[in-house]
Amino acid sequence: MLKPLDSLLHSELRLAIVSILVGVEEADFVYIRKETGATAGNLSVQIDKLQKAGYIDVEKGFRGKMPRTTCRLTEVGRKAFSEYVETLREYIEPR
Amino acid sequence: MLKPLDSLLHSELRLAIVSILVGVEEADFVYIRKETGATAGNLSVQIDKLQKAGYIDVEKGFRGKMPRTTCRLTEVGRKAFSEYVETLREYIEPR
DNA sequence: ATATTTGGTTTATTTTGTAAACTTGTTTAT
DNA sequence: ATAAACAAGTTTACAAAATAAACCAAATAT
Repeated sequence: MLKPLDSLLHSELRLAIVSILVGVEEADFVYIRKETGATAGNLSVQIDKLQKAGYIDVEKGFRGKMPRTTCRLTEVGRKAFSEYVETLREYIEPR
Repeated sequence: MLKPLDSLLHSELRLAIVSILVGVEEADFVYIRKETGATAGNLSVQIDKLQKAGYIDVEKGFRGKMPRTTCRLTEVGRKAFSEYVETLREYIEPR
């Protein structure tokens, strides 16, 4: 019986967000938006879900006078991601 | 910019179904059900979607007197799966 | 004969994803 | 100085998807 996948991570946009964050100390809303091609609304919602799950930390500040939302992966998120990847391999690697 | 994932395959159950089928000539409804732990209703619906997309062939016959639904991956499905996996690697492999 | 099990399908509900519309404030043009 | 356009998000309403409950037909067990 196949192990279930973490459904929070098994979503194209949320996976993309986390995938960006694993490789970098932090990334802001605008950058993630450009990198993923997501609409602002969708991105906002999905960032929220990741935050509420404790997978990412979200910090609201300013760059000059403009608002700026910075995200970074938490340890919980990092672990969840690596477990997700491990489980996923059972699905995509030849058996 | 990350490539989009084939949304038909990016579904836990459908991915599990195809994942089973890549490794084997054919598999029947009951076997897939046991292997995935899915409910019969859900499995029926998802098999339908994969068939309508041309990813799998579905053959209805009998084993003795009992109905038997056999699935096998088509070439289209095999190709879609391998492309999906390739794209997915961009998400889950360190960059 | 009838109750239960097998192998599914259909339909209704819930959950999820997504984009359009809105908010708040800033910069630029007039 | 005022208006128009832009930036960075958030909220909300809608569409799509997943899931399970209810159902059906035939076979087997009691």
